[in-house]
Amino acid sequence: MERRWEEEQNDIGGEDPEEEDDVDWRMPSALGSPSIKAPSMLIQPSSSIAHRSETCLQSKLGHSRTIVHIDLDCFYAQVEMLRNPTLRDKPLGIQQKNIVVTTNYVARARGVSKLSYIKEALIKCPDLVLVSGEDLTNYRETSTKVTELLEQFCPLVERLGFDENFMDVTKLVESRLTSTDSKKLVHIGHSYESDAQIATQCQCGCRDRLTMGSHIAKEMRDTLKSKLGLTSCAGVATNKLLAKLVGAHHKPNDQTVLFSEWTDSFMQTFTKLRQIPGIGHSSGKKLKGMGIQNLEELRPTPVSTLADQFGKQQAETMLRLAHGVDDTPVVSKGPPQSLSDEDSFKKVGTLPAAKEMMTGLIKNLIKRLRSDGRIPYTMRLTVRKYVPGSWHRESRQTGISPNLFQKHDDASLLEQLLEVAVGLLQKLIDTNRPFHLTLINICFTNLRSKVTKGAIDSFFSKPAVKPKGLVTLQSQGMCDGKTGEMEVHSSKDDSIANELGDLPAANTEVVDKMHFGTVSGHKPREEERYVIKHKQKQPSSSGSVASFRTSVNVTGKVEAEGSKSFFKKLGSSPSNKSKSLSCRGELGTARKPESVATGLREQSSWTVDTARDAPEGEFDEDNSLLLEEAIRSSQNVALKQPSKRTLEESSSHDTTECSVDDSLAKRLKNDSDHETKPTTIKQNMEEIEIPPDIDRSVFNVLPSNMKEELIADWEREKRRREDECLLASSSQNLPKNKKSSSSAKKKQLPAVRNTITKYFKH
DNA sequence: GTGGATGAG
DNA sequence: CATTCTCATCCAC
Repeated sequence: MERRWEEEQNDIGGEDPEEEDDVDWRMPSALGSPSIKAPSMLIQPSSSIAHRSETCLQSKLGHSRTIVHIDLDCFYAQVEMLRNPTLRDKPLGIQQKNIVVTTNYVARARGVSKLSYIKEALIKCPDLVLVSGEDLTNYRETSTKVTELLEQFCPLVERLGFDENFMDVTKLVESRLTSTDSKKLVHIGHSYESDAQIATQCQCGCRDRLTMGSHIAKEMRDTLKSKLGLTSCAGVATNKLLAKLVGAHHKPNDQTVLFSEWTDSFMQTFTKLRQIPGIGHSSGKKLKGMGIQNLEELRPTPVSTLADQFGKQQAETMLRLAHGVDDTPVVSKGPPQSLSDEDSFKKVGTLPAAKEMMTGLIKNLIKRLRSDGRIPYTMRLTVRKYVPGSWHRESRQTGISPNLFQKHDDASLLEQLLEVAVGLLQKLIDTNRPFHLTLINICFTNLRSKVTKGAIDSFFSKPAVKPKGLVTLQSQGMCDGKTGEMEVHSSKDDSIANELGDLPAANTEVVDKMHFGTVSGHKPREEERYVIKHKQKQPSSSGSVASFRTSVNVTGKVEAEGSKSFFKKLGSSPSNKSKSLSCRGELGTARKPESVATGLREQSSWTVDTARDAPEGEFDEDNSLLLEEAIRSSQNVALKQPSKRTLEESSSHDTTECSVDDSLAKRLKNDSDHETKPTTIKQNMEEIEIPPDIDRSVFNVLPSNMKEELIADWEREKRRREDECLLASSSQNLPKNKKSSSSAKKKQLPAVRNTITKYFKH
């Protein structure tokens, strides 16, 4: 199955006699506005195109949403021009190996196209300036800042790659329209129009919403420019597909809105299969194999014809997209689910060479993991074997013990991870015989926070089970239909422990049994408890207790600065904005910028990072104190200035004369100077809706930022459930067949990945 | 959970 | 066509 732009979730739910009602009463809340009419009213009695008559090709949301898509202009090139402004008026290419992956607009004017070979690029433009872009650190960090900035406008931000973001600004638009005379409102930027069609304006109200959306998009772009120095393009439309497509109409540094009456003529301007996001190489080939050469031929194709080759869901998705119909929601994806690093090369043919490569990759990944704050539970090694004409990749993965990250310093961590990597390599190739690799990728996945959600939950849910010397953890009971029991004796049973053979004794041990159970989607989630006992081992420096304490501290810190802030759902209060913004910006400078301009991977000696260790001191055995500390620190650290040490470190390592981070830090610092109000929180706690299993009295005494986070979490979960219901009910409208009931059973919506579960899930 | 296929920028 | 260096989702196993 291919990746689809539009996720099919219509098969959720099955027969339900009340579904007709559901549509009516659920819609307003799902749309976030009681004032917006039900979608059936919003669907235009549009120019009836015969082949659109299939009901599955019609939008259920009509024009109710307002979506903004923002695309950074030639992103890598922009980042490099910020680092080195003298590049601005020169033709610039960003190089990865022997390829120019992107170019600035000066180079484009000279005919250098994206993804061209260096050789060809230099023939077209001999004075092309090439900057290595193999190290993505700067791009990744700048990309994160962009998403964070946009999250301050609206909570629903979805990343697509490093340089694109979708925003659902429906609510923002609505609140602004209530306090604006929309008659005088004129859109900002371009609007798509066609001479080929005379369209009568849609009367559902979308025109005002989209117009307001264009103003919001302009503010967003202006903010990206003033705070980060980045120019961008925006598209404004009623769905993600249209917003993305229309935004490309005026490049660079401009924006376009698509008013709904132009949708059909706009879509007809796209003729090539690959112009539709979601139809990739493979689907394109498959379609052509069926005799469907272009979109004009695809659009009138019956679903049933495509379903034979692609399956019903994908067939419907493809057709809908081809018609400009896309009801998929904007979904905040949170922190990345995997961190990977890779390098390609002419040849690696010996074990020592492979080890050296992998060492470099792992070093970088350890740094990224440390700054992320989460720890990975699995590691994957991917290689590309040299086969002329083939770029096939193969991978092997294995679980790794989280203890590695908690107990060991980075030097021994590297050592052990390398051993694991070598083990995986030997599963892929016989390292005793000659081999020829052209690429190695190492990927850490299954990233989990050091402090579990369960630990936090148990802190304030009733009954609070906190036996002395024990930490209570909970597992969320969302399982895949299997029922079983698993007894875990100690982390020695982890697969990594077996790989390594000689792990030191585990410092944790699961006393109770974990058991998995089936949980119906509609019933309250069951929570199974198990208990982990922390053994007291070494009384001195590197004991398990000390390392546990360290992990708590690190987690608290990361909550304030790292990936966590990135994904944190921010309220719209200005004080909240400035707090997180300034904090992140400043702390962001604490990380050493990689030397991208030189094109060298970091070669400087690698130091063991022990500075994060907790201060020495006496330690109370009662781990509940640690939890309290963790919660407190998440508040205190949030307001903390970056330490002198980290700032000095960053400036002394910074070799470029104009680093992005520095200029960003200054801009962001200004912002914080203006606004230093504390985080606001709803005064009347009684009004806040909290889940039934939460003890309000315990909730009330939590630090305000923790409360906020939990509230955001619950709201998000609620929204998610509403989406589920919506999708479930909307599937009612689809033609029924045997598939819909069977896939309703097997297809679960992805578990809610909201702030808290991301932060604390174990 | 694992590993490949596919697709996004 | 992929080429680079990521990241994500889906699915058979």
